[in-house]
Parts: sequence; structure tokens; C-alpha cells
Amino acid sequence: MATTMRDMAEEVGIEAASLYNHIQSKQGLLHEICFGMSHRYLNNLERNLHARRTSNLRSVLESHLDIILQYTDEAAVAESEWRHLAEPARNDFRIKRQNYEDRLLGLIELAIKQKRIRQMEPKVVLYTVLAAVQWIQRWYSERRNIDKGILKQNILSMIFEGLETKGNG
Amino acid sequence: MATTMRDMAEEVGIEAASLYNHIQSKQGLLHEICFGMSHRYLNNLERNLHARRTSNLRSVLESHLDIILQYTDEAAVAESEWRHLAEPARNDFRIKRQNYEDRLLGLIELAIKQKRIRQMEPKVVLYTVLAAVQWIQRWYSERRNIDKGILKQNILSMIFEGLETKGNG
DNA sequence: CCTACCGATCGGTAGG
DNA sequence: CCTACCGATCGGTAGG
Repeated sequence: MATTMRDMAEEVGIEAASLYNHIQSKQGLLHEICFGMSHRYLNNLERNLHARRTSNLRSVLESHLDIILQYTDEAAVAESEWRHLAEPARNDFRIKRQNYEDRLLGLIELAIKQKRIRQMEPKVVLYTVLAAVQWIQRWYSERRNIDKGILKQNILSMIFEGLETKGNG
Repeated sequence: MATTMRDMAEEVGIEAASLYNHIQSKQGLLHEICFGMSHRYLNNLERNLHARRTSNLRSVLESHLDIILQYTDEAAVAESEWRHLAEPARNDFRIKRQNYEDRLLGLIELAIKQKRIRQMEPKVVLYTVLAAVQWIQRWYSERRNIDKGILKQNILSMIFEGLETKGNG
């Protein structure tokens, strides 16, 4: 895993061995972070599906962005390190993640059928949309100088309305 | 680094020590992959800037996608592992990457000024656009069943025209 | 919270 | 291409 116990110890100014007074194990900490994040994403989806009858991809993605902006570091760790979870946790996590993606895919397919979004390969839409919201957790920690409101608004606008000006002629 | 010499040896069916008959060192291999990729991206940009006078963000991104689709595995390694380059290579790489991003940012800022793309925070546009083309190198190796042409077309269309249907009323 | 230390695993070398 | 092995570093424990 990218960050060693000695890295973490140095960051808080103690010896590596002393970290074990605060956490059970490195695996335990990773487990907490990963499942904490997948719980937040799935809860958000659940809440959205119950709040409105025509479930709205845009509002799910907006809440997804809120979660990432609130838990940026944890989101980054979960995304880059979940593969190092020990079995069976790793498989549990994969299933939860797959479930989230499958349900987003369902929303996309429905929106295409209802012609609310254009005719495209649903999986390409899914991964592009996820990438568009998830770059924050990889890069934003180094560039926190962009206002969160503008960030959210611009990303959602790019996803749904695209880059190009419309009434150009 | 994520992949050990013993992993790589197993993949090709020899002992770890025997790999050193084919490569100089693990660092040397990483160096080759990372700088090979940044060379391709920068060359592509150079070619595009000279080919047309109004430099076209769309054509640069299309060629960027072509490179990723042709060198998917190398692109994935460079993106996820360049931080493990030893200095001064790591800093050299960072400078090349920064240069590429800065020049893309320049294209975006120009297009906004010329009202060819909508008024948005240029850096948010840059990172969203890069994320939209780069998810392939993280995920496509597991999902190669999507046609490359459709993939390219859909991603570029999402970036520039967005998801939503336009003439809906 | 520390020092001292463990077995496992890493990238890499020697010698054939 | 192999066996045998190296020093360094990892996550973690013992004992205080």
C-alpha cells in the first residue's frame, strides 16, 4: 500500500509502533475508510430514489460530489487502495461498488429510453460521468483554491450541457 | 510500487532474478514507460498546433484518446506509478506533464475568450476533460468489449455536447 | 507513548 | 535462464 505505517507515524509525530495504541491494524483502518465511503454513496442513492418518483441522475451526481468534497481524503484512499483489502472484505467491497455502478447504469439507461439524455453507449456514459466527478479526489487535495460551489456547478454543467456554446449563430 | 519484480516474473514464467537479463532495473523500466507516454502526448500536441492555425481542443483530445487506446497498459502504469520515479527523473516528468496541462489550459482559455466554449473555470474544464479521457486507462483493460470507435465518439460528444438532448420541446 | 526486535517480502547481485 | 543469497524496509509484537 502506498502509505506505510512509518509515513503515517511521522505525519503525527510519533513512532510507528505507537500507532497501534490508536488503531487495531493497518487493514482495519483501510477497512473503515473503504466501507465508510461505499456506505455514504449507497445511502445517498437510496435517499434519492425514495425522494422523487422520476429518479434524477443529476441530483444523485450532485450528492456524490458533495460527499467527495466533504470526505476528499477518504475518497482518495478508498479509490486507490481498496484492492489491498484482505479477502473476504475485498470482495464485499467490490460487490457494493458494483451494486452502486449497476444502479447508476440503470438510471442512465432509463434516461436514454425516455430521451432525456442522448443515444449513447450506457457504460461509456457511466464511466465518463464517474471520472468527471472523481478526478477531485485524486487532484483536488493539491488544488483547493477553486471554490467548491463553482466546482460542483461547472462539473455538472459540463456533464449535462457540455462545453460548447449553444446559441452561437 | 504496485507490481513487484516477482509478479512480473511469474507473468512471463521465469524467476525474478532472470528478469535482469531483459531489463536494466525496475526504475529503468518505469522510466521508459513514463517518458515514452509523455513524449507521445507532447508530440501529438505539437503536431496539432502546427497543423491548423485555430488550434482545436477537440482534435488534440481525439489524438490523446487514440494514444490511450493504443498504449492502454503503458498509460495506466505511467499515470499510477510516475510518483515512484527516482529524482531527478520524477521532477523532469512532473515538468513535462505540467507543460502539457498548461498548454491544454491555454487552448481552453482561448476557446472561452472566443466564446467557442461556455464561460467556466478553465482549470475545472481542464481536469474534467482529462478525467473524461483518462478513465479508459484505469478501467478499459477490464472491459475491452466496448468498440473503440464508439468509445471515442461518445466521450468526445459528452465533453463537447453534453448528455442532454437538445431539441426536446 | 517508547526501544528493541520479529518474520516476511522487496529490488537486486554473484556465480554458474 | 537458474539457485542462493544480500541489505533494506515492511506491518506488527513484547515489554516496559
